[in-house]
Amino acid sequence: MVLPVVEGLNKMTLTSAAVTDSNQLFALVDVNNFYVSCERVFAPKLEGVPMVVLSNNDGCAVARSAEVKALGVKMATPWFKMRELAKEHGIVAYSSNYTLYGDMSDRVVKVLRKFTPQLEVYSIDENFLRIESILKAYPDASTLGKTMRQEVKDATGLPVCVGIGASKTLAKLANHLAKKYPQFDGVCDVASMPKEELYQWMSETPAGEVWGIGRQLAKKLKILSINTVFDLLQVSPQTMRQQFGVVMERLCYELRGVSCLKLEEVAPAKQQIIASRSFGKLVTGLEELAEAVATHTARAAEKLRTQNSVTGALNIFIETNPHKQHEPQYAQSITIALENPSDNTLTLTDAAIEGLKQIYQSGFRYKKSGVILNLLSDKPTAQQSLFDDVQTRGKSADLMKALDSINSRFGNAVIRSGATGTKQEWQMRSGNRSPNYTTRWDELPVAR
DNA sequence: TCTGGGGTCCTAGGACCC
DNA sequence: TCTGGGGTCCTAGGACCC
Repeated sequence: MVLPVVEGLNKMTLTSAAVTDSNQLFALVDVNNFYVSCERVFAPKLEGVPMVVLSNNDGCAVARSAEVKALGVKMATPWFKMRELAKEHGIVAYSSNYTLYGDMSDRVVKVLRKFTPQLEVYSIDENFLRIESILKAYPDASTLGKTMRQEVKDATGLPVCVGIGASKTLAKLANHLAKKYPQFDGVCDVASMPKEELYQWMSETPAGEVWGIGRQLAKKLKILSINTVFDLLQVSPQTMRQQFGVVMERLCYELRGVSCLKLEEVAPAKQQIIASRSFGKLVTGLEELAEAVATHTARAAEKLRTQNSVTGALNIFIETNPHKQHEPQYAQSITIALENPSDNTLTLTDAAIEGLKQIYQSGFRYKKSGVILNLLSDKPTAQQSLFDDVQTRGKSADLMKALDSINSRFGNAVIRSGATGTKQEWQMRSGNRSPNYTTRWDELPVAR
C-alpha cells in the first residue's frame, strides 16, 4: 500500500508555500539529562563520571548521563540488567530525589519567565516559550536562545538546549537537533534555517523522533515507506487523517509550520490524580494489599487537598508482575462512586478498601497497586448560567450558539443535550449518566 | 404490532508524552 | 532475586432511548 502524495507537493512547493507562513515562534528549553544534571550541581565531582538516577525501589534507570547513553544503555533499563556494565565502567547510581528536582525545575522557570510571561511549563524539565514578541531586542532568535542558555546555566548550574520553530512540534524537532549535533552548540533555530538545510536534517532524522510518533505509529509509518521526518512532510495531512486520525493530521500541519498546538500558559485543571507503587517484593495477602492501598489513598487525598478539589469517584487497581509471564497473571480494577464528593482521607480510604475487597483474589502474587481519583474541575460560571438557561428556556438556536462558543473557549466542555461542564461534573449531577463528551479538536486551522 | 433511524451513553483500550 | 510513576487524548462498539 502506498499513500498518495498530494498533487504537486514536493520540495519546491513546500519551499514556497508551507513551512514558514506563521508569525508565531516557539522556543523549547529543555534541561539535558535533567535528574543527573541536578545531582551534579550539588556534587561537582560527578561531572564526567558515568551515572544514572534510579526509579523507586531502585528498580530501573530513569535518567542517564551522556557517558552512560554512549554505552548504549536505554531509558528504563533495570538496574540488575546493567550491573555488569556498571562494574566494568564504574557507573554510579543514585536514588531519585524528586523534591530536589522539583525545586530545581522551579528555578529554571523563574529564570525563563524573566524573558517573557508567555511560558508553558510542559514537564519537569521542559518549557515552551512564545518568543516572537521579544525578538527585537536581539540580533536573531539564535542569540536569544544562547542568552537563555547562559542565564539558566549561571543561575542554576543546569545545562539546557534550546530549539526554535514556527510550531511546538518544530521547536521540539529543533531541540532534538540541538541536543544531538554538537555543531549547533545547544541552540537550533529551524525557522530561520535555509529550507534546503532543514530538509537535509529532516531526511536524516527518523520519523519516530517526531513529537507524538511513538513506537507503534513509527512501525505503521514504516510500512507506508515513511521513514524520515522529510518523508512525513511530503504526505498530505488530510490523507493521514483518514488513516491515523486527527492527532496525526495535526502533527503533519505542525511539521509544516502551521501551528495547531497553543501555548498553555495556565495549566488546565487536572482530571485525575494517581498514586501507585510497585512492591519491593511480591505480596499475596489482602492485609498487605489493604495497607498499600490505604497509603496510596492517603497520598492521593493529600494531593487532592493541595489543589482544593474533591473527588466523586475513585478507581482501585491491583496487578501481578507482567514480566513473569510463566506465573499466573491477574489484573483488575474497580470504580467506586461516592455518594458525596469528598476530599476526606478516611472516607476515601473506606471506599478504597471496600473496592479492594471486591477485586482481590487469593492465590496470586501481586506486584503493584494503586488508586486513581477522578476530579471535579472548576466550572466556569458562564457555562453554569447558560446551562441553567437551556434548562428553563429550552435549546434555542441562540443559546446553543452561545454554548458552542463557550465550549470552544473551554476546550473539554460538553455541548450535547444542553448540558455543560466536564464529564465528571455531569456524572456527579446525574448519577453516572453522562452526555456524550466531545472535544473541539476537530476544528483545525486551515493552511494558508 | 412492526419497522427503523438517529442520537446518546458508557466502557475499554490503545496510543502518546515525560 | 531484582523491571517507574505519573498523566492526556482519541476511537470503537454495543446498549439504550426516543
